[in-house]
Amino acid sequence: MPELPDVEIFNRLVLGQCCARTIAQAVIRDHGILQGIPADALQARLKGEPIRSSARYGKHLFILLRAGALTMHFGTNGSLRLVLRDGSEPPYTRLRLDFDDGDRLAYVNPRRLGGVGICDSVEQFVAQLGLGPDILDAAFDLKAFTAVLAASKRDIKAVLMDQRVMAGLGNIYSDEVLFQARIHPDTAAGNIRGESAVRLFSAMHETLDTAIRCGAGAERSVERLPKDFLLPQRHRGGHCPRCSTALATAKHAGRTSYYCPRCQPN
DNA sequence: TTAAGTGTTGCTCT
DNA sequence: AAGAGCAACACTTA
Repeated sequence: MPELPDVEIFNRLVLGQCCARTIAQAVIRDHGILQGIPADALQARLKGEPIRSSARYGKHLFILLRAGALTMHFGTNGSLRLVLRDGSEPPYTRLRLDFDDGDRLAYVNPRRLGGVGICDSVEQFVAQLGLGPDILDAAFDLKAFTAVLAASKRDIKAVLMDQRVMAGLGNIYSDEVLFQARIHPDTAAGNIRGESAVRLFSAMHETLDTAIRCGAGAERSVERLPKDFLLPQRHRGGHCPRCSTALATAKHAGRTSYYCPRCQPN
């Protein structure tokens, strides 16, 4: 679930609630989520460290420290929760940052896909993983987008989800974007040109902006989404929010795609 | 009851 | 050498 909009909400939580707070101690509840750093080293690295800022790149979150950053990836159903002094720790908390004022930041990850680590800088981390441009980065403009499409013969669904091509979309939001742009997931990326490329580019931005504005990933955020969003109907037996046609499913890059066979003609 | 499905990434294999 | 396939995980549904 945590794709670009969800991670952006976590980013804003840290920016708004955690900046300038100091980590009294880091409690590692599950060593299995540590990526490339031993538990004692991470604890030592975070102890007494003030949180300077926060940043997001694609689906990755960076909690910026005095030097370097704590990196977080949320896998399929991870989240970030601020727990007040007297609050109780959420289930499946894998890492907890205890601030010196008693509040705590909980990295929750039931399925334990994804994890946390330390990096020197966002740029270094992005280069190391070979991530493509963040989709909301202004530098990734229509021209860059159409160039990427033209260079690929794969189906558009696989291209939108490929983090090395562009970073931020997963299975759910790539379905949403294609639905909004009325493009069939099977369409060869290289065949999307001109007006339909513009439509796809716009849908990508509008869908992500709208999801962020509705508080993606947060409690009951689905209820706040516009009526024409596919997401709430994106399940077996779901219907198109526009024309009520039964949604179709197919496999792309090994993942299940949901689409409207009527609104998204092949 | 067992088996498949879900979601993302990284590895292996072709 | 791009891209398919699977393993990793925990939990739910058929």
